[in-house]
Amino acid sequence: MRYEKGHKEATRQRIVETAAAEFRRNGIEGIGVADIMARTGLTHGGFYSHFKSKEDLIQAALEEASRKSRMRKIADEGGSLEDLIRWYMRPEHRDVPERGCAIAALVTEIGRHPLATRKHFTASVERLLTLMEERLPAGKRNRRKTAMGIFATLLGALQLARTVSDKELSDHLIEAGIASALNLANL
Amino acid sequence: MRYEKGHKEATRQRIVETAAAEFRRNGIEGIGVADIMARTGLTHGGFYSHFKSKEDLIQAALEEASRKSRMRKIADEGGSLEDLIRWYMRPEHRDVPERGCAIAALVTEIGRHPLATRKHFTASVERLLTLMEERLPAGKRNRRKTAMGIFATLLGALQLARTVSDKELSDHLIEAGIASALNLANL
DNA sequence: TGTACATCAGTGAACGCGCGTTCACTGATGTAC
DNA sequence: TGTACATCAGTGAACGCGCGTTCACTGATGTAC
Repeated sequence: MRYEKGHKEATRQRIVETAAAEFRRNGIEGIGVADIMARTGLTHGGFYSHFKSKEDLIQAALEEASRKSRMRKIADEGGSLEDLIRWYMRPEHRDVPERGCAIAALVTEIGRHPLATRKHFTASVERLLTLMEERLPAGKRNRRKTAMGIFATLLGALQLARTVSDKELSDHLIEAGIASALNLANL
Repeated sequence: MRYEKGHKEATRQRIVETAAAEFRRNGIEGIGVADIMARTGLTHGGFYSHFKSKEDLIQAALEEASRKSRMRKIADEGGSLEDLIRWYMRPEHRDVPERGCAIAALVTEIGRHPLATRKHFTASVERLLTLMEERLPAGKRNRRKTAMGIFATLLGALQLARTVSDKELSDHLIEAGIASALNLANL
């Protein structure tokens, strides 16, 4: 064969990585299959030998983003809940969505996608909630619901901070997100 | 003239109302100008005698949704902060976005729109924050930031509850949203 | 009072464009003999 | 060793479709005389 073994798998992986970034930056409707292929250094015709449809790619990109998520990495390296909160609420996370939380970038849009896609999304929400729940202070009760409240706060604050046109308000939303999340966690 | 005075203004208003509902239900990209006109009982050709562009309609719809917002109505009728929180976190609000909070339905999408549109959005965020801030318990400090934290929590919880594929998780997110928001407000 | 014309909200065909998807093809390399 | 053929990742033209926008037109009514 003219390509070394595993070549196709590697190409597929590169497409998924491009897609995971572009979807977060532009929204799913905001970036086309042909553009994703071009940014991967390919032409669009080959797309369908890797994926059944754009929807199929969305699901793969959702898993990719969850698997490579910065939150998971911080947690794996022994980070505390406060580390997770502070990473989530960094101005850089607001300003560079393409490497950030896919849940925040895509919630609304995924809500209008087929059940299969929403299931992938849900799995990644559950994993993130578990990460936070495990890092709650020892005495805390209602642990899962507390984790939900904290994550909702982070997500809402990040989204508002991203969209608001006033820089000062945006910074205040980030500060408010940190303070509220820490407050809910009793930190 | 063949139409009574104010007829055109009334038609424009009907288009804006249709748009405000359809944008919240389907997303801005999810509904076209022709569809909005059809649902208003008109044909698409007349659209541009009412609006400069779809973007122009988006801005009008954003103002319409803010002006007629249920939150504002509850507040005007003497509702407490807890009333606002409990209305926002009702399962009906999760299930019927077209009459609900436009901020929650459109944050992400508006983030990719022109500055002028983001300014309309921001104004409506500020108005809502003021509503909540004014209703915080008397002794509360950092009132604006507390309002931001509460609203972020409500918004994040609503969005997650809408998108998640698991009914039970969705209900728990709503409960967590209420508990966390009340907690942040010291209620 | 009756006729000709002006007005203008709304109509519907047409435009250029970008999208997701399909498909016949290419061309570098491996395999068979 | 050399030639003919098979493989298959990637190419690029083409498809049908829906979108935002434009524009010449319609037709009911008001106004001028």
